[in-house]
Amino acid sequence: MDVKTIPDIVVGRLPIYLRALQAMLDEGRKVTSSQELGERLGISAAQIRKDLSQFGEFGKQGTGYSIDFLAEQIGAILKVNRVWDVAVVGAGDIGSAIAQYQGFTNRGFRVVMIFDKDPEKVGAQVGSFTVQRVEELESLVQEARIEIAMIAVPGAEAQSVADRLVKAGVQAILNYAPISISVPEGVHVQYIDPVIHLQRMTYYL
Amino acid sequence: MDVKTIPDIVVGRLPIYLRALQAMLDEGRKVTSSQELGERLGISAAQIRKDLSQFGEFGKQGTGYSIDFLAEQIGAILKVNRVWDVAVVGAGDIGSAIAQYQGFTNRGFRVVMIFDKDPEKVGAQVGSFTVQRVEELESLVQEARIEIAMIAVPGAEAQSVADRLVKAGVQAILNYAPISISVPEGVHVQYIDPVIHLQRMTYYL
DNA sequence: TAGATTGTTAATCGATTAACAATC
DNA sequence: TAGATTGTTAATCGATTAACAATC
Repeated sequence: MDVKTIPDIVVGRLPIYLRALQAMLDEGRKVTSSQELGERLGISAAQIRKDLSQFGEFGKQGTGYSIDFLAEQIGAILKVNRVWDVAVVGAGDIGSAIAQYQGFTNRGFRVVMIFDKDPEKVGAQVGSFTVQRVEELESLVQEARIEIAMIAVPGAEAQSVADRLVKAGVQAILNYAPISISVPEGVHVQYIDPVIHLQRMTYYL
Repeated sequence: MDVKTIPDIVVGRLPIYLRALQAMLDEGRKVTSSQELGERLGISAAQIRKDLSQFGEFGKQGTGYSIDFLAEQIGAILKVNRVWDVAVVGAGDIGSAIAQYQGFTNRGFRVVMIFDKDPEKVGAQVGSFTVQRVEELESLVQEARIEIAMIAVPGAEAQSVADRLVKAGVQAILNYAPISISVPEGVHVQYIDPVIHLQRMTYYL
C-alpha cells in the first residue's frame, strides 16, 4: 500500500496550529498565511507549509489559507470534529479541577465521569458529577465505551490505575501523576507534570 | 571563551532523568545504569550517556551511576538544589489546585502567593494563602524578588498578565491558559494545555 | 582476571530551512 | 498584469544510534 507514516513530531504540532486558528476565528479573521501563523507561534513558515503538505493541499497560492477551512481540516485529521467522552480518575484538587475544566468545550472532549478510591469522596459532587467508587472503574468505563482517561491520583497509584483503565478498553491516557507509567503497545500516554516544565526553565535562570 | 551551548532538547530531558532517579531513590535503590534508566523511560541508553556527557562524567565504567550522586548533579545543573518561590495568577479551579499542589515539595519549588482579579475571590483562603488583588501583582512580586510564575487565568487575560509579570521581574512563566503568549527575549515560557495532549493522541485512535 | 558499563567518535537517520516554479 | 503565497525539492543542519576503546 505504501502509505507514508506521518512523523510524530508533525502530529504534535497540529493541535498547536488548530488552537491558533481557532483563536483567529474568535478574532473574526477569515484568512491567514503560513508566515503570519508562524510569527504567531514562533515556528518558521516553511515548516508549517511542510507539515500541512503531509496531509493535503489546503491553501491557495497568492492568498493563503481560509482559517475556517483549515481549522476544519486539521480537526478532521486529529479526529476532534466529534466529541470524545473522557473519564477522570482521582477527585483531589487536580482531578476536580480538570473534571470541571471549561476549556474542553468545542475542542473535542467532554468529561463524563470521575472516580476516587477514598470512601469520603465517593458520592460527593464535583461540579455536575457524582464521584464514583474506583471499584466500578472497569465496568463503567467499559460500558460507556470510553477510550480516553486522565489520571490524577498520587504517583504510587498511577500504574495500577493505568492497568485498570487499559483493561477497561482505554487507549489514550493523560497522566497528571509525576511518574512514568508502562502500558501495552498501542496504548498512548501523555504526561503533564508542572515540575518538569519548571525545571526546564530554571536551567536558564 | 568557546563555551558549547547545550541543545534545548537535552536540557528538556534532564528533568525526566531526575524524576526517575528520585523515584529509584524512593525505592531504596543505590546504583543504576544508562540501560536500566533507558528502559524505564523508553529512551536509548546511548542517548542518556550522550546527554549526561554534555555536563561531565558522572558514572563509573563497569558499575554505572550512583543514583544519589547523579540526582545531586542533575539537580545542580538544573539549579533545583535550592527552593524557588513561585507566584500563581488566577484563583479559579486550576489556580487553586496548583497553588496547593503537594508535588512541588523537594523538587525545587514553593508557591508563595496567589492573585485574582475577582473581588469576590480576593481575601478568600486558598489552602494557606490569602488571595491577593491582582492590582498588587507588580509590587508584591517585585518585592519578593520572584522570578517564576504560573498563569491560570482565562485565555483572554493571559497576555496582559504575562506583561505585568515580566514588568515585575519574572523570567519564567508556566502558562495554563490555552493561548500562545509573547514575551521579551530572555523570558522563558512553557505551556500546559491538556487539550493539546489529548488531540495529539486522538490522531492515532 | 572476566564481565560490565562508561564516555566518545563516527555513521546514520531525520527534521528544518532555503529556494523557487506554479499559480491564484 | 503584478504581487503574493503556496507546495515541493534539494540542501543544510542537528539529533540519534552503533560501536568500541578505556577502565572500573
